[in-house]
Amino acid sequence: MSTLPWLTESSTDRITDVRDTSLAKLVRDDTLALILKGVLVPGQRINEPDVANRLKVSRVPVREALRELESSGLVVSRKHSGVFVRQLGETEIRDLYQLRGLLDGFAGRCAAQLPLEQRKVLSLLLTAATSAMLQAYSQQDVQAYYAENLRFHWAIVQATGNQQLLETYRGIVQKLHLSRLKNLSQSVAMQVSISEHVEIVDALRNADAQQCEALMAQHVSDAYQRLVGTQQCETT
Amino acid sequence: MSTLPWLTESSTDRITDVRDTSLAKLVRDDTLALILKGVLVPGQRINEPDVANRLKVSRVPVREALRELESSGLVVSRKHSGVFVRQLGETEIRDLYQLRGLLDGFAGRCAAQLPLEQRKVLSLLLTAATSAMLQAYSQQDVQAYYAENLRFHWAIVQATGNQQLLETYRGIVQKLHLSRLKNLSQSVAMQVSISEHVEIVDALRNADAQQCEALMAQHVSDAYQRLVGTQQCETT
DNA sequence: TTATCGTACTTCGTATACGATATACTTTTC
DNA sequence: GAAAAGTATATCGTATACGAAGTACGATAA
Repeated sequence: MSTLPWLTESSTDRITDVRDTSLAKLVRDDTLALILKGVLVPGQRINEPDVANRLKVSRVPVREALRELESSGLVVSRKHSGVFVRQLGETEIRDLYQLRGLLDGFAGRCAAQLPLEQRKVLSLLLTAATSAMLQAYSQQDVQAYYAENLRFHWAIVQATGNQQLLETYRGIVQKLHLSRLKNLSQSVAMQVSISEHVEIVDALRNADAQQCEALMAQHVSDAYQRLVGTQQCETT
Repeated sequence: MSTLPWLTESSTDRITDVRDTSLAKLVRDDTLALILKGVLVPGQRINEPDVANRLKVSRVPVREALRELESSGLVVSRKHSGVFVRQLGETEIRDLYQLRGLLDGFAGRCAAQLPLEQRKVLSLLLTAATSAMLQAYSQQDVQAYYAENLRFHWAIVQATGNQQLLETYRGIVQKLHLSRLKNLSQSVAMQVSISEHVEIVDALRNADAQQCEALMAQHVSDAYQRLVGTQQCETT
């Protein structure tokens, strides 16, 4: 049940290099998956020899993998103390949401400016994701809801064709994911979010770039407002 | 003469941890500096034992450093072949410029919305940078020109107070720097760029957020247009 | 000239060892 | 009994050595 395949960079790794990929990258992907799945929670220590033993590799690839994750901002490492899954402060979350809103808005604008054919394909994808969200909502399946929501946004960003944007977006969503595991579901908010999605798809269909950008940005901003509204005192 | 101190993450490293920093980070910063200074040119192979010998460290920290740089997108590593300084394709450059324009625009908007006091301080910084650019232009000092130009943009992004934005911006500028070393100076363009800077500062002084955002975005877009205009056939 | 082969070099991964340091635990002292 | 000091252990950081695997390049043969 590996949900959220978009977040793991290995989705780009084709079937090509199975034996061509380094152990460090395998360790990185494995650990990344553990973090994103919530097996390793923020603040938790990741100990080097454990990972090495579990994956039957030596310490060197593990260290390389952890350095890479550190560079991605998903773990922090204190010297002689170990690496820990990063826990975001409230200002970091605010900054990340702000950035995400900017990128989502930009992606929405670009998507709305695409030729009709691509917009059609995209809107099909988006409506599918939206209805899947609705279904997940009715079943109170938060995991599925979140996954489909991510698919929605991911599809839009991907549609821009800007690979650098996609990479940046991935990094941001990954980091935000760290804090999302704690504050689960606000079922009330789901309906709002879904209706906003519908509006976005409408703007996309109408090729209204300005509107689409504004809606996307507002959508993310709303999500952030809901987030900070529900958990005023979470500063551990 | 370590120009461009903003690009090296160690600028944030205070005097705090002098002995607390790992060798891997030292190697990373050193290699990063070599790349940014152009000592290591795109496409060039980085020899692992060479670096280790030069810095008098073992291979392990070197490998960790290189993996980190790879994660940052500044080098690529082919298994059993080595790591190479990344060379950007034209689409990557286009994408990066597009992203940079977005971020610069956003930063401009945010900066224009700052309280008067901060805007005053910022505009002082910016005018100083601009006049330094003008001086560098008159002396045909491309290095200084570029450094001051970077300082200009960096100051605006920094003024937003969004650390995540700053990190993202750094990554983009670092990558763009890879391609900038080749296509040096178009002295004609400098004047245009400087006058655009003046306009931006004006908009900032007037707290015209919309205008400031538009000017910043256009400024970056112009720079890209100038870039692709001068080197139509650069696909090696 | 072209294709194939073989050698040398480099990287990758592993194993091992040792010093440094932070954390935890124990002991001492007030 | 509580706080401070000292010790112990675990883990990290680094160095070194060795074998495996792959690449690059030149030599050889057709």
